Amino acid sequence: MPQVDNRKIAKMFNEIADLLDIDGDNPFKVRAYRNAARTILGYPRQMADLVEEGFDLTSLRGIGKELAKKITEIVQTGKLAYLEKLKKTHPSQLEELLKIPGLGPKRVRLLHELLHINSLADLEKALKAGKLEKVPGFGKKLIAKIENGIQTRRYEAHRFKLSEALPVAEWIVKILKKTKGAVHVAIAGSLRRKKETVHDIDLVAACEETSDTMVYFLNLPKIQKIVMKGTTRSTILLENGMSVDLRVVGIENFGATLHHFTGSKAHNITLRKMAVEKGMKINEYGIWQGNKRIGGEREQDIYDAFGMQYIEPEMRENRGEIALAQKHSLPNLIVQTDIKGDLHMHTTYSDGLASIEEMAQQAKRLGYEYIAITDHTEHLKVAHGMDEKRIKTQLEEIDTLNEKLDGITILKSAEVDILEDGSLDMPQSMLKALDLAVCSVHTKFNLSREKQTKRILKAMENPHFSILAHPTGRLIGLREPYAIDMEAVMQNAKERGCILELNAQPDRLDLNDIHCKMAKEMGVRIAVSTDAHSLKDLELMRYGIWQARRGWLEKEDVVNTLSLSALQTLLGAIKS
DNA sequence: GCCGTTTTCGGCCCGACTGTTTTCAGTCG
Repeated sequence: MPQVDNRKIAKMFNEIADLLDIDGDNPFKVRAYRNAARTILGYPRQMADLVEEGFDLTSLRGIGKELAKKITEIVQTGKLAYLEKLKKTHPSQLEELLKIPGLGPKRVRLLHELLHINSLADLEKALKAGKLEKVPGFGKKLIAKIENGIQTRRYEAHRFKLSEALPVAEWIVKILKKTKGAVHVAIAGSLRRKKETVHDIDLVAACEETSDTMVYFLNLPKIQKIVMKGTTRSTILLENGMSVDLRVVGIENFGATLHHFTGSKAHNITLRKMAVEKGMKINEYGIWQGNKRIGGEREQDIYDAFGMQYIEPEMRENRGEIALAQKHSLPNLIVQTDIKGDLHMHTTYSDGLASIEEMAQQAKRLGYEYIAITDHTEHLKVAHGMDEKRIKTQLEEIDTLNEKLDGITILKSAEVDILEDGSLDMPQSMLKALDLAVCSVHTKFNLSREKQTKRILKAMENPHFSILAHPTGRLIGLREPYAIDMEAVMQNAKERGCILELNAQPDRLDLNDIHCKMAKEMGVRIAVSTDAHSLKDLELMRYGIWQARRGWLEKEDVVNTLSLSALQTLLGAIKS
């Protein structure tokens, strides 16, 4: 039986929340479903496995007796009677309307009751017929907003990759920093938390009263349209489709505002609840004890008020970081300068753009001690995979370069294809000549979960297997991860001593944050690698580091923070 | 529907902006 994955359960809960919301049901009940969906999405293990083990689901945050029962039902039957019932009494596409800007549950319900609008198509018809004008509360501007939202397909929630949004945000920050009266300008939101994709750009500026920061913001080049305009808060839509929010506050409020708009929402809500329990209040302007303001100029003030450690933005996802901060036992997150080498890169021997020597020189400039050259093996024809003869030539070239170059060591490796039957695309004799083998799946993504898992476990049996590269094969926004039992893979990796890769390519970031955290908890080591195909690509390491931090990884969890000799000892131990 | 070191009942984060209104509900983040 195909396993129900966490995303499906979360989706069903969100669907229930939408329908109850439109019904005007208890808003806190609605929230309970949404909270549970978030908890499930952020949980490292599969609900299906937990149910099978008889794990007590009510121990999870936001999951009580009722929702535990529903999760169990979904896992065991693939369906949920309660949702089926809701769907029967509600038109199927009603919740789609919630995505249109300007339409929330109340207005969708009104449209449904008064005009019998049940779908996007119905709504468009009613718009054309001029029926919306008769609905109370629907004025000219609101109708225009809805029309525009439909036309520009704003209801399709587009997300941008971190690597797309960050340069744009940095460009705007640079401009706004030069405006009169701007003291601080900072990136906030999910972009500051370095989420792999973001849906908009959030900026916070601390300004003197006479500043013209907001004016400059509203007159930036490449604006498609001003969505919202206020003295403290405005939203613009750029020509490239990115939505940018700016909040302007006084200097004394900067920390509180930055914290508020950095989120995550779940993290903030938890802190605010704690505040209420202590007779305090947190909002975007500061932190209060009764009526007395006790801080807010610095972000740290908020954590200080609870006697907590400062929590890095990447960790603010309400995944247990608050409890750790209270106990002063947060992980000491990895930083980029901890990295001593890069263990996955390509050269002109396969599909890379630079020579081995050029890559080595560039790595040296980046301050690395070592790199591993990992060109593709023969089976991957599209990437000019190397045959045995060319591998031998490459190994000789590496020997020569290692004699010639100072300050950087080149490790012999390859990105070895894991074939469908779990064998490695390289003879044992050749594998033996390598310092490490970076192994990965490039074909047959559609195998069943059982077969795909078995394939990888089989590959790991090979004593020369060192690192599993891009372990789920996903391409963000383009290709779903292949089906795999990650727990089984990690358990096996731990027993064998194998390493899992966190591929730093911004469209891969594979492992994801949740899997990184899971690896850490299971005691599996990670290699953060760029998979560089050019000199420039070697600088992608920062994306990998951010993702690692989102997965709570410390220096000790990541193998390419080791010195060359320590790494070599470790690699040797994997083989034996 | 969840949650509890005052509570198993009665709470549940907080504020800005918009549009359509004569003081506020709805949406949004």
